[in-house]
Amino acid sequence: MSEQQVRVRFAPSPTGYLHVGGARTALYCYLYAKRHGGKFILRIEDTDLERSTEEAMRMQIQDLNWLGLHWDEGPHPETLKDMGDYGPYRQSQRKEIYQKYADQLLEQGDAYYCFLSDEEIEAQREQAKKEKRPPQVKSPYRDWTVEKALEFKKTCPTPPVIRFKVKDEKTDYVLQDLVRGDVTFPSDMVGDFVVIRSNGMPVYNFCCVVDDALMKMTHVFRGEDHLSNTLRQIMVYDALNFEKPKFGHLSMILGEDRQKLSKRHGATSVNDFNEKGFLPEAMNNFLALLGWSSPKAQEIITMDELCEQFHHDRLNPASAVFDEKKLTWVNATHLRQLPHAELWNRLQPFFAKAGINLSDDPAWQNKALETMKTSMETLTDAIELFKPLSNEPFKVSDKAAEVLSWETTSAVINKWIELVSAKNELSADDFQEILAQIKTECAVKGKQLFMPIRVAIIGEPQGAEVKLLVPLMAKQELIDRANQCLN
RNA sequence: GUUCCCUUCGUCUAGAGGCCUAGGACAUCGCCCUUUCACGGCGAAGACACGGGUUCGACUCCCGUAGGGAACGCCA
Repeated sequence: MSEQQVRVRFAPSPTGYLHVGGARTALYCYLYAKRHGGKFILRIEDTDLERSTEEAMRMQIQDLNWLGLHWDEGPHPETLKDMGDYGPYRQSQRKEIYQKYADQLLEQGDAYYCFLSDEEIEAQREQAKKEKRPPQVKSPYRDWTVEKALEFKKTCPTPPVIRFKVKDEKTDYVLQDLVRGDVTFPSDMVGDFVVIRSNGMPVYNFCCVVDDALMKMTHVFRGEDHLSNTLRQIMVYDALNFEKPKFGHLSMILGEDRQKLSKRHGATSVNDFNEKGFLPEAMNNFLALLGWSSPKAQEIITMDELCEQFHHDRLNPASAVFDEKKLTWVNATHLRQLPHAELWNRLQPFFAKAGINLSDDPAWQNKALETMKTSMETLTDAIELFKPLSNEPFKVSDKAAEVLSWETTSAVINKWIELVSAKNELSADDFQEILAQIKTECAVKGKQLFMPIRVAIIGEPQGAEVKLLVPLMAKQELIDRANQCLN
């Protein structure tokens, strides 16, 4: 109807790292905004004072940045200062705003002060459970006037909460979900729920509505676990006479055992994958395909293509299992497509961490990557691959012992040393020539020929193609290594 | 317990009543390339949860059943 600008937000609560489920939600929000020329907003839902930390917020911001999901409004990624016209963007800084709307609710008779203690509520729950009723709170303070409650508050030792008063008459609420179609909730599905805690902080279902309305969100994409919360939120929207955004509830991401993905499934945070040598473009690619499919049936897809093609009508309502094998393949494919100079840059932190020093000649780097990248799936794979080329002391691996014990091995290696010494420089062709010579002069072939040579070069019986590796190495280094194998 | 959601190869998915002998991708297996391993190429195997309708015709629509999941907090 209206030509209003699309505004989509990602609203994590800073209670830990950004996990892959959150990352996917953020990605979809981002893509939706980009696709429609809208704004992507980051809002921090830190109303849970106990669990929210500044550190976790920084971690999540960092992860979002790593993924390249840049927001138009929200805390500045460096300074954390608010950017945008609808701040503050941290809920902990919006207390007065929530209080104002809670007061409005109170005034309208849509909410009331409730003095029920934890024990009383617990008792009610027990009772409800016994009677097999939904465990909903029935507050005796429900019909008190605000004045009466305020008067009582003075004498009451524990501060009250503010509860939303769910209408008595039962009606059906229909949510037109972007992912699931029409979803009908009976209003008696929920009891009177808390909107403001006794410590004055608002509760998710309340501040989420106030913020989404005030921040002019047009679309809300979030996890399926929020689906049933939406009923409460709709009630708040209606009571406050706010315009509702369109909702889309995304499926869950599961582990291989089809349980909700959690820490016991291994790596689940975006940062874990960063550290394991996955590329952000691969992460986005894989995550996008978990619950969404490209209309062009692309499996390998760039961020730009994603922005172009993303549409909510291809979002899958069924939950999806996170398959790290496929992620690895996606990663390997992206990695091999990277320009070598860029790949080299991405590798630097991993080399540094592993203490590997390599030539800074770009031509050498390019040649080396050409050779190595077909055996790399993740950035960390480069560590083992490049070790033989670093200026670390040469070591013969245990796996190579068998090769060295072969009868013909020492003759082969001696011949190798002899022939290499006769050359100035070794090209791939020279290497092939030498190999052929050894083959005839030592009368060996196949494994007996190839593996000793490989061990003499990299100290391992298996690895990258040696004919490409050799040109990357200095002649004297080759000789030294071969000699070491003979001792 | 109540309410809501979900259900196509092992996994991610395509599929909007006849284009389906159910397509693709990952993984698996085989062959080719390769004097190793990868990369690459080719190929094989592998699924509509079940039962009823509706229809000339159902993977597609409806209703049940089963299984899975979520929510029912002063967590988000």
